[in-house]
Amino acid sequence: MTRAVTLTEVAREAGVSPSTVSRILNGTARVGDDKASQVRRAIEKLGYTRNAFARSLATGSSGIIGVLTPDIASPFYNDALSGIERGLMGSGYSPLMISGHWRTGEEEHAVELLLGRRVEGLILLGGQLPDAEIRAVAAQVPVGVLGRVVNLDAWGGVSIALDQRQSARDLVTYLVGRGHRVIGHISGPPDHADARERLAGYREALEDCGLRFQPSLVVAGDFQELSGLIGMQRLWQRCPRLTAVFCANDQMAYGARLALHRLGLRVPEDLSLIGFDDLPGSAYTTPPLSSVRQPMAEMGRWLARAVLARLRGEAIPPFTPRQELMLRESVATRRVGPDPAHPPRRPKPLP
Amino acid sequence: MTRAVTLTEVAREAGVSPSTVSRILNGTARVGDDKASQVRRAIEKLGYTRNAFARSLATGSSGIIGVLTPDIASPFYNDALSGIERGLMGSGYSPLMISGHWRTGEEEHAVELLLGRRVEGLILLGGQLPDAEIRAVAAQVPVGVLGRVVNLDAWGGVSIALDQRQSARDLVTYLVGRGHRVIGHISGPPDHADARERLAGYREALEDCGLRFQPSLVVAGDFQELSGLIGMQRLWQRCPRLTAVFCANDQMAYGARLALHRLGLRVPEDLSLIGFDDLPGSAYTTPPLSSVRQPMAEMGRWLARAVLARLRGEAIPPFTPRQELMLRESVATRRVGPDPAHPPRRPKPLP
DNA sequence: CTGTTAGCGCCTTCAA
DNA sequence: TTGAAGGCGCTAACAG
Repeated sequence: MTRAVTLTEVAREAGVSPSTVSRILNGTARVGDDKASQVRRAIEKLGYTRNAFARSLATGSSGIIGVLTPDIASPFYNDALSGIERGLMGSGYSPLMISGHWRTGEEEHAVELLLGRRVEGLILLGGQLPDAEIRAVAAQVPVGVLGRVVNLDAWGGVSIALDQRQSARDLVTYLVGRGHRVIGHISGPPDHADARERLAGYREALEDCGLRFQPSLVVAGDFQELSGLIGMQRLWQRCPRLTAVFCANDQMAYGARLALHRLGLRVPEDLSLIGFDDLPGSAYTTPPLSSVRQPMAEMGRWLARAVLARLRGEAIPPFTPRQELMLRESVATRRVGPDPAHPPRRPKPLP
Repeated sequence: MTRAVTLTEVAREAGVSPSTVSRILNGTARVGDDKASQVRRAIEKLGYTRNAFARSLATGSSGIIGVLTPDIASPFYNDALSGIERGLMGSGYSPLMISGHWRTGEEEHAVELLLGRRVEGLILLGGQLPDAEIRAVAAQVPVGVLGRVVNLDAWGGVSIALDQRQSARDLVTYLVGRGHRVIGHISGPPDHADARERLAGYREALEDCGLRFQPSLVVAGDFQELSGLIGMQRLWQRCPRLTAVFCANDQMAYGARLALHRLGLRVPEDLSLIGFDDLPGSAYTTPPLSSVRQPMAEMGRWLARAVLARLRGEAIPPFTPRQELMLRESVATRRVGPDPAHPPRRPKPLP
């Protein structure tokens, strides 16, 4: 409401020059104890807080790392956000987060805004921005990308992503190893890169194991719970011989699980279910859901550190994110008799 | 990497004065079409973005609303964050979010930082800051508080909170109405105001209905899933006559639900379960969880609007948040025979 | 150790 | 319609 107190006012109150106050605030130089305490008293009395803008303008550095997230309320990306927060903690930099709401236009706008605020680094979580635009930004500030492979080497950027396809293969191979032969898939939206990778992994795993890929066993969802529920209903209707379903993410697996509950089918006795992402809640569904964990928090934390390292010209710390199969209780073992027509090929052992 | 382009450089490139460029950027005055297009071309060519700091410094306004959240990754507060985001959208203000991690010290530090960034308004989600400190801040910028009652009238602040106690009463009264007589409670941490309110509501509802409050039927959790699981085990061990349990939040209800699954008890046939908060996932648990919905997103949105209104000296829009009992499938009706010793008093009808 | 001086990039009078 | 000049609050040489 009232105009904020300025450094100059503090200086006047303390009877010293502005530079002295500045020096005390920044510890830039030794200052006499008497003046120092006078200044401190003045600051206290006036309730002074440094104006970060003026400071940034003068020093030429904002102390801000921009973070573009698709959705501030997405359970999936949130872990990455806390990781970033932790990675930045104590560095003197603070994150400025904006959501792009999965829309390219909004994302571009957000990047513009971030650049206008002179962020010194930029972290992108997933997102729809074309690689070319990301590279253009990387030419201006250090960029870190999570969940997407973008070649930024020539621009000094980093990108970190897990092999979605491989994880999907591992998951499906695991199902086959447990004796499942008719495995459905509820996929994500076909225009989503991760969704396509996970579908491809599903398909490859089946073929590796000598099973036929059947398009009718795949229904597309949108990564939300409801679509999992509907997808499961459709799948069951189409093919009651189904013994397992691989959902492209945990949220859809939750929906599928409810559909089964409604159908009076037990998990895993009647049908095995498996998800992807390992959301925090997945350890507490009934039964606890098997899934593959993407270490989002660790990745976010590392990415923040990597961007900081770039900023300070240090070497980027090494890091190999590991996906982890979280095998819980949503998958049952099926005894599978020998089938002369399709002798089950031995699935590859899990790594 | 390279120093950013400045307005002056654009002016030189376009062969006009800086003020002209500024005017075009802001639409502050009519400018000749020829110059305008020249400037536009120069901006394009140089890849110019306005320096928000310099701008803020000159205009004296930052265009930022600070948001202090206990946890950037909390499913509960996240909805409020998206609401705030939506409320601010198109206003020219953007949110700057910081987490306090439930620690008073961090919260104070965050507020300091926010004030240093000259936020023009401040939104507090819950939090531990003492009322006095909030009022001190409110003296400087418009403040909005969500999920906590703080008297800010004299300072021009707003606070919005739901009556946790009443909702808890409604919930428990509902259980009694469905025939439950032995109702347990897994409470939140005793030092958390909401947790205390919900516990008080539980107690009052029991007493209103002529049931005795039994401390042994209450176990304290910490609002996390695991504590719900452990709490449920303990409760069942202590008192197998239990027919319903009221969990102080949904996350603990998830844990409790898993504990019951492990114990081989069915929900709701063997034991009814009810939560609080209505997280997005609660509609998809098995069975779907009855809970009370706090319209966090709407509240966040309104709060953002209210702070904006204050900022512009407009009237604050009216809003009455309504909690809503989300009655789903986790509660069963018990037939209850007449009990001569304790004739069941008729519970108050729900509003 | 401390004060003086000159910007940082932009906006906003005031003249022209 | 346009340009010149001054200042927003702070920092960083440069002299003492």
